[in-house]
Amino acid sequence: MSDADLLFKALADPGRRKLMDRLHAHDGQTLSELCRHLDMTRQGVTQHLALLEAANLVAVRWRGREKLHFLNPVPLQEIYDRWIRKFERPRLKALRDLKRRLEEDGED
Amino acid sequence: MSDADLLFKALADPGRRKLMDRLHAHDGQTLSELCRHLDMTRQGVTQHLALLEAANLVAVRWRGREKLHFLNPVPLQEIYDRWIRKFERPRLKALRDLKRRLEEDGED
DNA sequence: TTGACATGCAAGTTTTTACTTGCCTATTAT
DNA sequence: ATAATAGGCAAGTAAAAACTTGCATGTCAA
Repeated sequence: MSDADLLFKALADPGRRKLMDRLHAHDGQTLSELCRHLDMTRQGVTQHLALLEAANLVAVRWRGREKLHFLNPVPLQEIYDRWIRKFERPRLKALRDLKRRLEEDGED
Repeated sequence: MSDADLLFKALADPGRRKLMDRLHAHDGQTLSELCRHLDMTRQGVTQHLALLEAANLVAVRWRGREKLHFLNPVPLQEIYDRWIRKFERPRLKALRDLKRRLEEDGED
């Protein structure tokens, strides 16, 4: 599975995006801490975190029996480069173009 | 379903991302044109396009019996604002921080 | 006006993904 | 030592996504 596949798959789930937000609010939380505010079982959270780790969006470090989770923003930048900047045309012009082409009566 | 859900869901599939690329290479293609180079049935492509439309990433215009498809890059910008810029810390610093925190022995 | 073309619609199947449950291990604190 | 805590692993279930098939409709061209 490609990096992009893992990345988009990881981001596809609202629960996982919520985890990203929680880590953004407070980086380095343990599994239990993350569970506390989320409405899923610990296993659910574990499995979601595993996908975020697979996408390299989250890195972990063990401290005794605790697993600390850290955000890694780098892969997001890769999405930007490959999937957002690429499609970004001068915005106002793009909108005008789109509107015009949608409204054409087929006379082209 | 929220906009973000629709958007990430639309982008989660490699086939749909490939469609985006094809439209980026040549905007305004018909369904049949898009099918020609993709290894799926027409129905498959139709269904993928429907999700891209639901996410507002693709807009359509009918010309007689043909359905023309146009990219709309605006929603991608929203992903950037909400999910990429937000997580973007000064890059080198972020990497240094992450590395340091992962390598700590727990003495903190 | 008839045949070929472009697409839609609907239902069924297969594959993936998300979630749950139960039990196991290691670490910490008393 | 032993309780409580933090987490792992595996197998099952449930829900959602992706893909297929068959038939129907509207449009164009000869």
